[in-house]
This record gives sequence, C-alpha cells and structure tokens, in this order.
Amino acid sequence: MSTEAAHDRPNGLDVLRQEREKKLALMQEHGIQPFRSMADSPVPLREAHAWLLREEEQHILEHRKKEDEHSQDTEVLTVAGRVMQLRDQGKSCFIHLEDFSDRLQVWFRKDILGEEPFEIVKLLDLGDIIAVTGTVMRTRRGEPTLLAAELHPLVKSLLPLPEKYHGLQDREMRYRKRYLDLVSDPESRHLFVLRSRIVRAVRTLLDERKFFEMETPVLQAIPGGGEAKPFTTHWNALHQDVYLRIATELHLKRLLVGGFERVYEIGRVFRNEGLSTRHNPEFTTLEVYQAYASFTDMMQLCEDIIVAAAHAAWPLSSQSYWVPEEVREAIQSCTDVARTLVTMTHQQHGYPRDTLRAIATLTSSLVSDLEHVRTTVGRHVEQHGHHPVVALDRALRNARRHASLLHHATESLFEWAVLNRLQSIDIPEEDAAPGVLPVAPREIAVEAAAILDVLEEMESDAEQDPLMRLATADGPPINLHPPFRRASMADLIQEATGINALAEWGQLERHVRALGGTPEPGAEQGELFFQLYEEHVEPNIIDPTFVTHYPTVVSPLALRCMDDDRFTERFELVVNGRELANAFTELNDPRDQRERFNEQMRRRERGNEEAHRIDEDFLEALEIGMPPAGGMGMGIDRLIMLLTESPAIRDVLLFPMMRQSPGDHAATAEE
RNA sequence: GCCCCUAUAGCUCAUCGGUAGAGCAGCUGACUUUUAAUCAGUUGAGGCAGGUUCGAUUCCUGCUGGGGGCACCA
Repeated sequence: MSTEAAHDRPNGLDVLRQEREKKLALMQEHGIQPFRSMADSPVPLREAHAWLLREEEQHILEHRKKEDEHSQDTEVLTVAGRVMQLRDQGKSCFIHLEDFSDRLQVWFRKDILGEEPFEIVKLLDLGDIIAVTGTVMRTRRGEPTLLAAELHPLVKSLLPLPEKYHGLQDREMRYRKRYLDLVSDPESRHLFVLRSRIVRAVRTLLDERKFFEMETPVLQAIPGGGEAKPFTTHWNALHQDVYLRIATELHLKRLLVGGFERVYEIGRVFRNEGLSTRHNPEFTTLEVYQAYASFTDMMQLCEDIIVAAAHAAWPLSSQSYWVPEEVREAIQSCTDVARTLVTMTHQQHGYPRDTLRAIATLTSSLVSDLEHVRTTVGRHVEQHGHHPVVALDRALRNARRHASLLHHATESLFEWAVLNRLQSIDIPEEDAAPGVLPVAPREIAVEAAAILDVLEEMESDAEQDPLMRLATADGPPINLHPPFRRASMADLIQEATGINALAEWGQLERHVRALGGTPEPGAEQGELFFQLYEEHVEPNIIDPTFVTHYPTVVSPLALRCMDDDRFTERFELVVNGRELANAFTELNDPRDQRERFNEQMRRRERGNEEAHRIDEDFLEALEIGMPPAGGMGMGIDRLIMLLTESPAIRDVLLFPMMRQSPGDHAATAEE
C-alpha cells in the first residue's frame, strides 16, 4: 500500500506504525498472541456497570457489616473493548475501555496484576482491543472501575486514532474512512443506529399491513420507472450491455399484474448524476404498491410511515419533554433534604458529614446536568450547526455518572443510619427547607436509585418530541404531528399568490412573468401552473404538506382526475421545501401507457437521454391487466436526514460515493 | 456544468512576504485512586506544478482532493 517514496523516506505515520509494531513484537516475546479468536464471550460494558450497581444495592440492603466478607464474594467479570484513553501512573495505570454498549474505566495495578503482566500494560496503545478480567469496584471519586486481575490483548492497533478530544473533524476523512469516524465519534455511530431503526420501522409497519417485501432485479436490460441516466455495465458471458436500475417501479407493478396485491421494496437504485448535499449516485428508495387503492390511501400510509419512523428512531420521547416529571421532583427533594442536612451538621455531631456534603453537591450537579441536557439541543445546533447527539451523549453520561454517585452516597448514608439504628434523621423545624419532613435515609436511597434507574434506561436520543425536528441549524422547527396538511396545488398557489389559476387558465404566462418568472417558450398551461407552484409555493413549505392534483403534463405516470383532466390523482409530500415522497393512482391503461412511452421515445430522439425507454414486456404485462392501484415512492435517505436533522445526504450514508483520491490511483496502479 | 470557500505534523488548530508554533498522540524519564491526569525532556509538517519576489506556507495561475451554493433530480 505504501508508495515507493514512503519507503525511502519514512513519514511521521510510518514512524508511529513502526513504534506500534515494535510493541507488538515485544508482546509476542511475552507469549501474547494477538489476532486470535477469543475463548469466552465478554460481558458488555453496560452490563458491567449494571452489575456493579446491583452488587452495591445488595451490599447495602443486606446490612453487611464486615467489609472483608464483601470483597470475598465479589464476582469476577471478563470484559472486552477498545482502549480509548490511557493514563499511566508508573506502578498503576487507568484506561478507558469502550465497546458498543458503553465505556468503562479499567485499573491496572502492578501489585495485583503482577510484574510481567504489568509490562504488557506498558505496551498498550490507544486503539488496541483487549479483554480484561477482574472485579468491578468504585474508585475514590466514585467512578465504576474494573480492577484488573488479568489482561489479554486481542488486537494490536497499528495506526494512531484521531485526537481523543476533538475526534475526526475533516469531513472528507469522515466520509472516506468511515471506520475512523465511527471509532472516534459516538454521535456518528449513533446516527447509524437511528438509520437502522428507521428502516426497520418502515418494514415493520408495512409487514403489519400485509405488504410483501419483494426483491426485484438490479441489473436490467431496459432501465425504467423514472427519468434518469443509468449506469452501464457489461455482461461478459452474453456480450451484452446491462444497466443498473434507476427505480424499482416497473417490476413491482408486474407483481401487481401477477396477483400480489400489496408489495413494497426498500432498495438501492442508481442514477448517473452529480453529487450534492441531497444527491448520491446510489441511494435507497421505498416503493409501495397497493391494488384497489388510490392516492388518498397512499397519503394515509405515507403519513403513518413517517410518524412510525419518527417514533422508532426516538422511542422514549412520547412525553413532550424527556426528563420525567417525577425524576425532577425527586431530585429537587433530594437537594432540599441534603442542603438541610448539611446545615445541620454544622451544629450537631455524629453525622457523616462528608457523605451529606457529597449528597448535596451531587444532587445540585444532577439538576444542572439535566438542565444542560435539556438546553443542549438548541445550543449545540446553534454552535456547531449539526444535530446534537454527541453533546447529548456527553451530557447524559455526566448525568448518569452523577446519579450513580448520588446513589452510592445515599446508600452510604443509609448504611450509616442502619449501623446507628436510626430509622430517620430528625430535622429541627428551623433548619428544614420548606416542605422537608424528617428524613428517612432509606427513602433518599431509594429515590436516588430510582433516578439512576430512569437515567440508565434513557437513550441520549430521547431529548425531545420525536415529531418536532429542526430543519437546519438556524432554520425553523418542523412539526411532524399528524394529520399532515392536505391541499391541492391550485389552492396553495392561490394562497401564496392570490391567483385563481383554475379560473384564469389561459392567462398563466402573464402571471408567471408578473411574479418575476421566465416562462419556457411554448410552455403549456399546466407547465406554467406548475412553475408558479415551484417558484412561489414549494420552497416555503416547512411542515409536511401533501400537495395534491398535479397538472397532467408533468405527471406522465399518473391517472387523470375523473372530473378535470387537466390534473392527475397525484400527490407529493413536501417537507422543508423538499419533496420527500411522490405518489399517484397508477396508470393501468396499456394503450395510454404505450402512447406515453412513444412520447418519451420522441423526447429521446430529440436528445433527452433521461427520457423513458419503451419496455415492451411491461406493456404486455399491462395488457394482461393490472388492477387499479395506488403507488408511492419515498426517498429513504431523505427521510433519515429529516428525522436525524442531518444537513447532508452523505452524513446518513455509511460509505458515500467519493471521487477516487490520488492515493487510490497509486494503490490501483501497483496491483 | 457554473460560482464561492478550502488544503500546515498521525489528529485538532495557529503563523501582517523574512529561521513554521502549540495541544493531543508518539518517544525518554518521574509518579499505585487517575478523569481531556500531571510534571520534566524530546521526535515529527505547509496537496501537486508553475509564476512574481533578494526571499513564498503566505501573493498570482493551473491542476488535484474536499466543503458550500446554483442547475438537474429523489
């Protein structure tokens, strides 16, 4: 992979790689064999945290008095993960281990681990993947920590990770080397969890409604179903050019002919076009077809899909605000109690003052954590211009940590009370904060545990109403609460411009000009009508709106309205000025379809490469007879952009299409 | 396809045309409860090709990659 020049004069990266290879060799001299399989499955780090809490609860509830008894039966756990931070202190070393579920501190001590294994610790680098066996405990500062008894390096990372605090900032690198982005940025990882959940939610909803998921060919002899230039490839065995599909439409409709009444496909389609924040040459579409249904049925389905997807992505936020009221109240009362207790200890002897102090500070930290989490969304977007998952992650991690420490401290207080045979601590009335009654240490402990439980359950994505999304960093909020607005294009034009286009049909060119537009020469009335919509209505639509009744001239695949053949039974769902879905009552008249194909052919002959080609087989299918049907297409990537507040399609694609970089050329040339 | 912005060390950022600085990571040393650990020392760099200039990372041109906007679309 390295170029010749790099061998002559090693660059900084080569030096770093060599350094790590040296350590790898040293490890192997100690009998370590990295890059091997692992004998037992490790415990996920999140479970290690939970295990510690359960263990502590047990400890306190059983009123254990002998400390040594506690340490004897502490269970030994094996965890595994990537080394993300390293704090070496000579004869002791702290690291942070991260797996998909969580992050856990691990403490290596020379006296516990032993001389030789501790030398292995010294050979660890950021990015290494290791397994550690030990017992879970808490450090003096209260951080849950695995005290290591054994270390098993699993993988030696030979290249440095991006900077530990700022992460990978270079957008190009984030797209090209997504694995680095994912390793170093929990936000990025999280976004693709959301993507997965959203797609799953769409499938689940359609499955529940008895739609069959179908897989139609990607390689096609005649790419059809949309207006786009296809990618061309070659089938060697048959000496025949084939194309990558540009839509799934025509094959799904063949299935309607074949007797399937409800089908859908979530599939990758390919269009030989440029790149932009909204376009990637390959992208994912949902296409749904339902026999004996019309575009109004599709409207309802479309709305249901979006709402279901939003809820699936942000599952815990059905309440308008993510911190449950009772948690806030519990924290408030804990704060009051703790403050009172602290003032009391100034006057009275015998109270565990440090514990009380800790409770007081921790509760107030927790309150501010939660405030922080609440305001984080707006502030983060404002400052960084992108969605706030990572900031939330951090804020929430702090909140969890403080709640965990609070839990710890309140249990110490409870333990102290048990030892001193105190059911409750009496508070002189003059010291009590308003509304504070005699304190039962047990109750504080239980409350703290409850707070922690709730926080533990919470995902960082639960910060807000799932149906309120932000358009852009400084843009308006988008309200996805159903029902979505439904309005005909004519009404929307009248609303925006005051023009009654239906009544003034024939004078639209004048109106287009009057409003600053430039009509295409020879444009039909329907096209002028559509131009008014595109220029004066669509960009201003923020909240989801079903725009219905498109002019026939711009809707070659849709059925005409029965009562007015200038318009079709079609809608597009527009959100934030962009088209998110497109649906109509499908054209099923083979004669009409043939005529429209012929028109497309004439356009091709005039040089429009994107015009449809005639698909004789599809026409034959229609001649067999396709039931009346509603059909809808939806851009899945755009749906995900909307729900995750991502400004660019590349942010929601794991591996967006990138131009070959010069480095890639060199690598290819060597092969 | 057009317009604007951008490229400095493995990563994140500095540097009125005059010897290229820092933090993290790395390396050497100290440190057995650290939290972006700390302390002392230390290695390492201006995308490529031209031009202007006594002198260019800095100014200009071209190329290449990237970002943003327009156009096209989903």
